[in-house]
Amino acid sequence: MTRPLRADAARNRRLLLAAAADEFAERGLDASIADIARRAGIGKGTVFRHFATKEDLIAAIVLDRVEVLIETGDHLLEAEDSGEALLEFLSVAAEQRQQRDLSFLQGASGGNAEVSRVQARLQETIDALVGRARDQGAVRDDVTGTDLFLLMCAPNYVAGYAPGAPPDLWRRYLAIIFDGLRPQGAHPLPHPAPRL
Amino acid sequence: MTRPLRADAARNRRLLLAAAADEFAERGLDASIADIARRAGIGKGTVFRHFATKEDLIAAIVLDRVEVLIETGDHLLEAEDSGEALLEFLSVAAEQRQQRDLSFLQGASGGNAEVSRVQARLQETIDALVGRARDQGAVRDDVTGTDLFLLMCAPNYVAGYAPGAPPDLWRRYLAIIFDGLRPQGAHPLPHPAPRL
Amino acid sequence: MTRPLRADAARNRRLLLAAAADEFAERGLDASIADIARRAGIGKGTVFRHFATKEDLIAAIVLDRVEVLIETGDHLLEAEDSGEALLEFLSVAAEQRQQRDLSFLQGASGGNAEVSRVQARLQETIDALVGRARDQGAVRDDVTGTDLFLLMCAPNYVAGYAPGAPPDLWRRYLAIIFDGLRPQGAHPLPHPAPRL
Amino acid sequence: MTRPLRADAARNRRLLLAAAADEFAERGLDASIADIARRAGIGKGTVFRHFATKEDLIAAIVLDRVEVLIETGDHLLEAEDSGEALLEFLSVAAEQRQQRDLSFLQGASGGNAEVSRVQARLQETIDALVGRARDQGAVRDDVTGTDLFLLMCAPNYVAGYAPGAPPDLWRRYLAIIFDGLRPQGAHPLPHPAPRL
DNA sequence: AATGAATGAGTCTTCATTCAT
DNA sequence: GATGAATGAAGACTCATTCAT
Repeated sequence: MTRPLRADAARNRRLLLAAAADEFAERGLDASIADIARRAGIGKGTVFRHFATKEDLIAAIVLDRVEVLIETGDHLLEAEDSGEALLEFLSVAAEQRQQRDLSFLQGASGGNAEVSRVQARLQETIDALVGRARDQGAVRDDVTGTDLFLLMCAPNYVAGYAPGAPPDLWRRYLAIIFDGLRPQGAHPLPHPAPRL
Repeated sequence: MTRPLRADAARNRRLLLAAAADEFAERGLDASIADIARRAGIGKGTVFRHFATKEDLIAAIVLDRVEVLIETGDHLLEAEDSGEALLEFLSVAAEQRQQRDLSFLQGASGGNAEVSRVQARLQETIDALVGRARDQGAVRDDVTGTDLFLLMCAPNYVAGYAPGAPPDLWRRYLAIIFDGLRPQGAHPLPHPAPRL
Repeated sequence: MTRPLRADAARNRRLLLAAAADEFAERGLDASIADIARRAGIGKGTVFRHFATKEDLIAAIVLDRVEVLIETGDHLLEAEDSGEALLEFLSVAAEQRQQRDLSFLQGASGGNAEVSRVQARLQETIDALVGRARDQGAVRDDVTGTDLFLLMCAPNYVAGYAPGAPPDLWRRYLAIIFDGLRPQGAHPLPHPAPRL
Repeated sequence: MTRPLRADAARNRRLLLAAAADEFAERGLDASIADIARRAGIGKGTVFRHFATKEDLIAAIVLDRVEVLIETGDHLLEAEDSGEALLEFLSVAAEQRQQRDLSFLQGASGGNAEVSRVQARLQETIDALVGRARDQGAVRDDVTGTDLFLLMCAPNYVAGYAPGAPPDLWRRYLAIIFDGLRPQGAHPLPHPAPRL
């Protein structure tokens, strides 16, 4: 169904996705296709040749990112220290969004079937990571994979409100949140974990 | 500078702000002025009589909210248990945004001088709250008022990604984050706290 | 539901409909809203304030025309000579389209419920006109209202292909077609009349 | 001027013209080159190798059709019954357009010199057919070849407005119009016949 | 010679903002 | 003071046409 792209088309596709990610990061979802095209150094029409719709473009970005995370997570399932593994996973997730928070894109591609499927797949991976960590006592008992799925983007979000801050300020907030996930000194949680 | 409004104008202003908050909560920043006006039951032109600009309207909402928070925080400075006080403050902040995350509005009114001034004032209040809690050993040593300013919106943000969840799911994530702020089992933080 | 328009808005609406009719007549359905607006001397946005959609604009034009025809037809039902009445009706119909054929608009607004309703109403009027004429022997036996509904636009269509011709050249072709509708020298028709 | 095409090129040209005719018939003049190419099973670029311009493609289709008509007409000049011959000619013309009205294409290729030339040639043929029929008293005195040139497409046009109708409904309207062309019961015509 | 990727002008439509009533 | 009509800039998207492969 998806035949290999011509060399130049593949290059354009890459340029386009990169430019779009940058532009969305800087301007949010309202970034215009025209600006993205200009940034990628290609024509407006070319954007639509690659992605029939702005939503499709967004979905493609999200897909890219989610797939990388799945792979990362699956690798980390084999690490010795399950607590470290989970922390590492969250770090990779945050690093991905380092430029600026792109998590809102996730919401934007809600309708997209493929995105939903891959997100479910990511959820499974996270469930496994959290399960192991919980079993080994690396994270508190009452925390679930869904919780982590939701918390995943928080460090970038928090750091994003500090304008001139170093780009990896998120590490500070990931550390705080992760301390909140440890069993030591955990207070009971209101509300059960949600289901998605 | 601000002369008293005529009674009906004051009423309209209140209706307008409420409608705008609702509409922004439901639709995000792209909520249209026309829809807000309709929701408030007033004419589009009247919106602009009250706020010269969409940005000004947003700023007014933010201002309202920030002012409430300042007042809340100032009150809580006199509470006995400084840890409880800080937690309560964060709860009030989250409750305010309960309907849906409105924190993005904060970003949108970045340029507004008045907002900046009031935010600085809020920062001071939070600094004081955190200072007391730190002094009493209720929160870890290495956490600052700025950190809390930034973390303040995280619980809503996190909960916001769970679609059908109960409206106060944020409580769960506030509890986790707050546990991460406690001295027990705290691991040292990378990066110093940022300055705004 | 439809409250009276403000004086200037009503004027603009009239200008707009006239300009749109002209522009569609000259350029066909592809006439651009921008050109129509320019021709009407109003802003592009104003077009959309009056008609939410290009299709709605087209429907409004068709509606206008069809309603006039219904009224004309209903009047003519009371004329003495039913043959003359039918001919007169067709003349008015053609005159309406004199500038250039606008009948294609009819097709374009197919989906519009109101247009459909009014067209059905027009059909009834034509049925009545034809029925009387047939009863009085002014038109041949085997011709129906539906036939006339369909034939109605033909004179303009035919004349439209003669570039520099006088604007009411349609009269010539209406005369020919009308002679074909008379009982004298009528040959039997293949195919029964269609139903719409 | 027109050198012989390579075998495959000739085949492509034929496929292309057929696909274009179908597509125009179904979608009207706005049929896109991309769709036509897809339908023909060839690349978009190939369309432009054959016809430099969309207009040229349209002109080619019109040319094809007009040439067939000329040939048909010339044959029919030798038929015994000149009235039957004329009716037959009109029937062939209508049959050609049976799928859906393609007469609009005629208008679209107005500027094309070759089309104009061939249309003039067709006009002559029709003049001759009508001349004979008039001389033999098969059609009324006051009708000219130009009239018939113009009336030629009317039957399809009329039938085209009846959605679910049988494809050769045009026969009914051709019969009516042709009855209008007969000498019996003819009323004098307003306007002289136009000249093209 | 064929292909389909790239292009940008042009289309409809939305919306903050201004202004006449 | 309130209203909503008017405006035009800006956005997503389409498509004939050009050009590298």
